[in-house]
Amino acid sequence: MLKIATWNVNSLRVRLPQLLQWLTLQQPDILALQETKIQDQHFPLLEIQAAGYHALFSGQKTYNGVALLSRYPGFDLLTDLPNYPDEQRRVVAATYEDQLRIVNVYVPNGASVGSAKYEYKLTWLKQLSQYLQATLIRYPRLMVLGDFNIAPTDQDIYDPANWEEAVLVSPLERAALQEILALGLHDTFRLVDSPLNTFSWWDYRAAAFKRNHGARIDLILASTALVSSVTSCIIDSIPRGWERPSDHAPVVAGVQIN
DNA sequence: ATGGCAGGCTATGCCTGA
Repeated sequence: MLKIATWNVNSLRVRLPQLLQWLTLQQPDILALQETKIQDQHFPLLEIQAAGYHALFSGQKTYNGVALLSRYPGFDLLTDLPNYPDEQRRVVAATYEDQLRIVNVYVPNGASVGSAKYEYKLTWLKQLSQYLQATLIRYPRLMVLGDFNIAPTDQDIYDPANWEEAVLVSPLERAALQEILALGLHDTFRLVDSPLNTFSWWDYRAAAFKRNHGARIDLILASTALVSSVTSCIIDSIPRGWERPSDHAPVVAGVQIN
């Protein structure tokens, strides 16, 4: 059984103690991190290695930044979407044992519908879709996970009426996600028994976590070849209640690979 | 209707996040 996880840590520098604590508790085999906000030369590699993990990362100062932690080394590192030059560090992919390809994404937030950042989000998703289409041919065993900044359906946000047409739920970004799913990728949370009102992000403001005013925007997608191997997908909301938490909770999928 | 909290920067308010 492999435990494949994703967590937007909102600053790896600040969240390193919580990350090390969570690694001890959950012992994931592969963990995708987003919003590390740290340049590669400052990545806390020694602390991660001391915890028993390999690391691949693509960071930048202040914003964005992604990393893959793993029990076993990863190969064939990719840190850019092909034919899409972008200074923003939002993707890191690698191959692990049994030809399992892992793509970690930090999808742009989109600011507000119609803004330049929203257009960037849609363009980025289109580029991601093209890349994943090609990747699925080469790697039938594919998992795509990370902060998608999209709540797939109205079930995935606490108050759909209040969010109508806004970023995270707007029709165009949901359509872009559906296009990715239509390639043959499946939201693992919906492959298993999925309780209502389960979210992965809660605003820091207005006691949103306490009131469970959240959204499920952190996803773990599995390719069709892996669907029958997915045994669980849970959102571990406990670290969201720790001291000085990230605003996102980790998501963990169990995959039975023979 | 608005703003609220948190992180990072070279800042001591402003930008970004979602």
